[in-house]
Amino acid sequence: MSKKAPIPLKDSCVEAAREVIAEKGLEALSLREVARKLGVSHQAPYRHYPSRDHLLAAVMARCFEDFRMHLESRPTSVDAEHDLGELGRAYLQYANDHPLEYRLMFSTPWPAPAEHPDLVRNAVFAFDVLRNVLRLLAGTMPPEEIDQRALFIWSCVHGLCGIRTGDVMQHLAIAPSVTDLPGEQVLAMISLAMRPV
Amino acid sequence: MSKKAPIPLKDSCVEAAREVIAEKGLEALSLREVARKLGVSHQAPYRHYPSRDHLLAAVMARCFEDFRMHLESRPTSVDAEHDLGELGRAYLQYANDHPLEYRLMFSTPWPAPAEHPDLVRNAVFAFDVLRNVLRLLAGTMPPEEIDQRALFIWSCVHGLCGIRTGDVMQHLAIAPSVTDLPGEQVLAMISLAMRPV
DNA sequence: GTCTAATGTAGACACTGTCAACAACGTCGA
DNA sequence: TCGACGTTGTTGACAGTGTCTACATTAGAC
Repeated sequence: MSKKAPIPLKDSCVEAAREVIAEKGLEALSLREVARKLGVSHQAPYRHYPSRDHLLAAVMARCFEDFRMHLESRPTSVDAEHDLGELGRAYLQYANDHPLEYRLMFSTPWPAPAEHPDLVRNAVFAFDVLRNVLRLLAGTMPPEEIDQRALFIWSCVHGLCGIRTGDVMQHLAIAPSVTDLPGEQVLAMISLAMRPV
Repeated sequence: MSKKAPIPLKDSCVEAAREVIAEKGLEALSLREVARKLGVSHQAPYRHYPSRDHLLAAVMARCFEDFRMHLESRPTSVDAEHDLGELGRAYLQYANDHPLEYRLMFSTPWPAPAEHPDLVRNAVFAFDVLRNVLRLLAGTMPPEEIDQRALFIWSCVHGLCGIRTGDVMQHLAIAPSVTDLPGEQVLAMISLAMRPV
């Protein structure tokens, strides 16, 4: 028990904020609610985060970190093409298991990002996971073309996740069997599109 | 000049709300701001919309209506496959020209949708545009399979739009030439995937 | 010990959504 | 004509929020 670490308030705030978002939605996130949850005065969090947006940025940065770690912990494979498929599956699974976090990262207006380098950095790190796989898969390919393929693949997978985690989907009267299906279909099509190098 | 229509406040509110969102973002949308913009008391909008969420739902419903009209005004084509391509182009163009509206429709938490049938109805109408094209393209195909294909196509196109209109994109240090490219690529791949009926 | 910086507290302000009471207004039946 | 009535808009109030300022506490360095 290191005496020096009673979980600093700065970290507790991020955790509490995630709970508030999970329980009552992003709209209901307020510094005062976080303070109440932690049993401190309404100004205590303000000492560590200059504004609500800074706390939100910290939460989002944490999400990107978790997301990257989840992607990197996918089943390993030496075959680059197969590895790309595993990456896609890991991506789909994360969005399915953590819809709130997914929405936060990709469907929420970023809070004045120039002031939050951590957020930007962690987001780039997550995207780099895909870049690295493609670099192995494509061998000697100009970086620009790698990014182009990455963007294409990301688009296809993100589209499905964005629709699934969004609100529109719930009200289109589409059968659940239909909803669940296209995951593997999208992945198969991506690997098809990557073939003719 | 019909004496009876000095633009009812109810409609003006939606228009003013769209302006506020365009100028200051969704977060800054408030009934009071709308009232100020229209030069009425802070409670006047409240007479027409029981809550801020109801006004927001009206704005979103209007967006879906505009979106559907834009899709339906695409260049006509008798060839169903070519028509699907035109639909995709129209979709991409709308998201490109109206990123705020696109975000509002597909990346914003819906305000208690059960209470806003207009919103749901207009969203379904927009999705029906795609359904109808596929119905023509696919001939006699069970509705479930049509929805499955619609979801697949929508995923691919929406993914690109969602990424383009999102905030993540702006900070990944990707060359603009790369960003602009995959539009036609995605469409080509969709038509490829639709081929082997 | 004392000085200092970090950390947390208390109070105030403007802003917001929302509720309740009230005023202006046209409409319609007597 | 007139008065009851529903519609629309106004005014005032309340709690909740972000944020500013001033103050208290506390731990560590000298």
